Amino acid sequence: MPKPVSRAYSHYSRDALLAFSQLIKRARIERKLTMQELADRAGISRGLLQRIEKGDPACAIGVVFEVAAIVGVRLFNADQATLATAISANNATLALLPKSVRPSSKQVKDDF
Amino acid sequence: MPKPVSRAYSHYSRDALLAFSQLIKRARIERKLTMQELADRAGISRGLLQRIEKGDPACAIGVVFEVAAIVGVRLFNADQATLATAISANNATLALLPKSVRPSSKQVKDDF
DNA sequence: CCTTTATGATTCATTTATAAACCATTATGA
DNA sequence: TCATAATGGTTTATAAATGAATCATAAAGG
Repeated sequence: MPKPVSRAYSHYSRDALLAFSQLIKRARIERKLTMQELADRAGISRGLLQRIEKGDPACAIGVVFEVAAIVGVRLFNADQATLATAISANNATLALLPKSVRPSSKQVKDDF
Repeated sequence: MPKPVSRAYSHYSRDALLAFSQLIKRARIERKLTMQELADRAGISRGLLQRIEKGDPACAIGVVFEVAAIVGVRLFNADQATLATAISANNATLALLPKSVRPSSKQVKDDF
């Protein structure tokens, strides 16, 4: 079946993505890196980097995270060790949580 | 021309993505949401949500951020107002920075 | 236990992202 | 001011992501 032509994004996720892209662009400029240079280091095309720095939601998340890492923009304000610790902790927590969820009565919990 | 068959990701960006995906899965389970239910709310397929919760780098960043927002996972630990402020501040900063960068002498500044 | 269903994994068709090559514009810095 | 180069925006071909359907497994919860 056909995929939806365009997606709907919440205000929050769009802002989050925009803020993230701005941080990347800012970090690149402050490090005096050309878009071409950064693209080369990330192994992507210059055109893709342009879309990333504009906050295009369709970019692959792995590439965006990679570019961010190259220019020093951190997620969760966490360094390598902190991330590793968080991953382990999350694995432990996930092991305790139920493996599958049975919806009791279609309860909604939207609070954002 | 041909795209690279597979991409190289740094350890940091992979860990960041993995940690992020774990937070999403955890939040979904704690809210007692079925993968199908969450996928429906996000307007995506269940298969794509599976990849997102496994930390697949090829997923579109907009969709991942959207899913995260739905289950309450925040980027940068920032709420809506904080994000908006950050965006404005970044715009102001970017306006002061040079519009284009001239690489003085191929200086490298990798420190991660 | 046993039934029900959520999850995991695979395959296929189709849409879409991406790379590359352009051109135009703009800004840098000499 | 001027020349050079970086950025922005196109277009096109190709590779890849996504949705849908299906099957198998496992786990929830009665």
